[in-house]
Amino acid sequence: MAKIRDVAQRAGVSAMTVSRTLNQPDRVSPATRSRVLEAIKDLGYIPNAVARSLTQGRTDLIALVVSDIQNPFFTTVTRGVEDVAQRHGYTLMVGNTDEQMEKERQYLEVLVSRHVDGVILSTTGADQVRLLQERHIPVVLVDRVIPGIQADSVVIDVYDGGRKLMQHLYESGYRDITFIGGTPGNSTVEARLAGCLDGAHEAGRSLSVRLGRLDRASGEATLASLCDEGRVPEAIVAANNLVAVGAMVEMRRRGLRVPEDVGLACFGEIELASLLDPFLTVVREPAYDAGRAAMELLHQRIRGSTAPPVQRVLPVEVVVRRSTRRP
Amino acid sequence: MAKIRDVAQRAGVSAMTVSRTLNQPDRVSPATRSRVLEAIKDLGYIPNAVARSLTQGRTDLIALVVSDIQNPFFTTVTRGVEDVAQRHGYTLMVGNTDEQMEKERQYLEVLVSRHVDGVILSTTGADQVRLLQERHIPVVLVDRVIPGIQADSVVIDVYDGGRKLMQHLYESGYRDITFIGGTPGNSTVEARLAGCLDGAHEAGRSLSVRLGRLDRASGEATLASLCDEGRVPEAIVAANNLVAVGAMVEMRRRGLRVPEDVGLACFGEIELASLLDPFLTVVREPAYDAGRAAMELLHQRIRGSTAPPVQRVLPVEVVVRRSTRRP
DNA sequence: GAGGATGATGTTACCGCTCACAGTACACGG
DNA sequence: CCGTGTACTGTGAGCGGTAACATCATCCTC
Repeated sequence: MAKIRDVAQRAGVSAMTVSRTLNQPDRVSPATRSRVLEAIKDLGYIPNAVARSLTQGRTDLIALVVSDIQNPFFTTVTRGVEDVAQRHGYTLMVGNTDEQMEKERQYLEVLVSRHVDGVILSTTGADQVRLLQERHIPVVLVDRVIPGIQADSVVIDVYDGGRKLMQHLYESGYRDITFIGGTPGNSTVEARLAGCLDGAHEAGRSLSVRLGRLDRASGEATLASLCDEGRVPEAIVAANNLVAVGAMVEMRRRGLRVPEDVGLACFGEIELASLLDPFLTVVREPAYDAGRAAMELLHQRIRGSTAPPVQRVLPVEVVVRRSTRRP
Repeated sequence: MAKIRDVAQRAGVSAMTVSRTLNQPDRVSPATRSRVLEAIKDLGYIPNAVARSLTQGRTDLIALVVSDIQNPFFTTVTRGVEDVAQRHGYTLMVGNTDEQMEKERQYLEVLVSRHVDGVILSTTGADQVRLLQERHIPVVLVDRVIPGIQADSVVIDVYDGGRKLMQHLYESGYRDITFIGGTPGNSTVEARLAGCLDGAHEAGRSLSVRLGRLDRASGEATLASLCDEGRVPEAIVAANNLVAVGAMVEMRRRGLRVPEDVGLACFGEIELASLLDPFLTVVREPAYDAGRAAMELLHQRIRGSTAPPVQRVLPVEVVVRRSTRRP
């Protein structure tokens, strides 16, 4: 493995000149430069980024921390982040926390020790984020914000989405509606719910709410209990796509049809499913753009921006499909 | 940012003793050890992994390189890889290549310079892989293999899947079948096709083939041309899920119904879609297990295994659903 | 009680690169 | 001809750890 001194020796210069050739080419005479470049090529020299990081104090590494990259929303966010990261010369690391504080804490500690240049987070743990901020590691929050934490963030206007979705449901003739799933204390869940509640309020109606978690199992469980209690509503709004899928699975299991027996809508698109069969009415969230925006904000910070924290709010769109077509 | 010498000073010992306390605790007397640990806690010291990497020659960093992490197959692979990576103390980096050789080459060069401990690849470029191997960076191939490259690999028995899928189609009464999409030269595409061709052969039938790429657009385009030429078959086998989705989109656009007018099946599950509505017949590939297995193999290599390259073959399952229910 | 093993800790150098500073050579103005 | 730029290149130190070796009590053993 050729190192910089090998190149230097072969080119008959000092290591510093090789370094300059790579990092500040115009501070090296053309003749020397080409000699050095040739030596680099001959030896197949690739600079050691680890060593460079040690002196420069930066790693060009950024991390994305989400609950579960398999959640299509985060998959798409990831793609947005990676595209922009790559363009700016960063390498992206990813970690799943599965909503477990401890996993999150550990992971963030690893990121500190690795001296990542910045972190994009979608989590709930305020303490963990402080760990990063105390170490002056730029942080951008995406999708969720954390009370008491000052940081750039990219959120999605799910409140608006909730209102509009409710409007749509009322216009379609649904009256008895239940909101299911979602963790209390999660900012985006709260905004979704608030939007729905306000939508109901504006229509002079009440909304039934049954929180849970944000995974498929929660959707199944909630629907099972609704059925068991004989409280199946006319329409269901699921806190996210996984919950909706869970609800759907349980309904199918019990012979309930959508939309014939129950209307169903949720927050978050399910990309391929919606293409395969545009069935489910959703509040479409611009996940890719959120990822891009988050990475751009992070880049600004890493470059040293000291502007006050920015909150970027991305608009949503209610996509009406068959699942809320009242029979 | 506290460094090891700060801790040492505070604990009244040398830096080396602090290092030992962390890495080989039993070589330090209990009294000193607890003094050091306290100093660490007081200062909130977190070791600098960059510096450690420089001396130890390892980074505990591994990378996953795929064409597109948004492809549900790779998303799931990623999750499998990350779970195992985290368990073994590695941090995972991900990169998308979009099937572009140049992007792939660049990314792998970055990985070399970052001195990652290992790489899991699903790509086609032999030269790029050699770059890694020359540098003695362990490589595991997943899903695709590359002719002429000796490396551990995890593949999926899509040949078998192809045969079984064809059997199912024939049993269902389909006769005129077209295989669409997929890049020539891609090992897994070739195996899929080979399986289908052999399945056709065994049934004494012919299979029409129209290759393309592995993305949605390719599915749309291929279907469009089939329609325009008036060669819409009785059933379509798509090389992967994206192609199938593209085909579906185009068929819907043209008023063709599945399965009433055309049967449709593909390789690769579309997780949430299949739960939302179990519609599409697929050859289910164990993506999560593939990711796990790949990471385990990589871990072995990183630990120094010099066993000959292993090829792990994972079985598939044909999941029959409505899209191939002949009217 | 001398010689040697053992355990705890310290010293030094180095991983590969770059920063700050230090030459060196040549050009130009007065 | 000297002083002062300007352009290029080199030297030495250090980033924050750790390997290898050195040191120094302490404790046996005979």
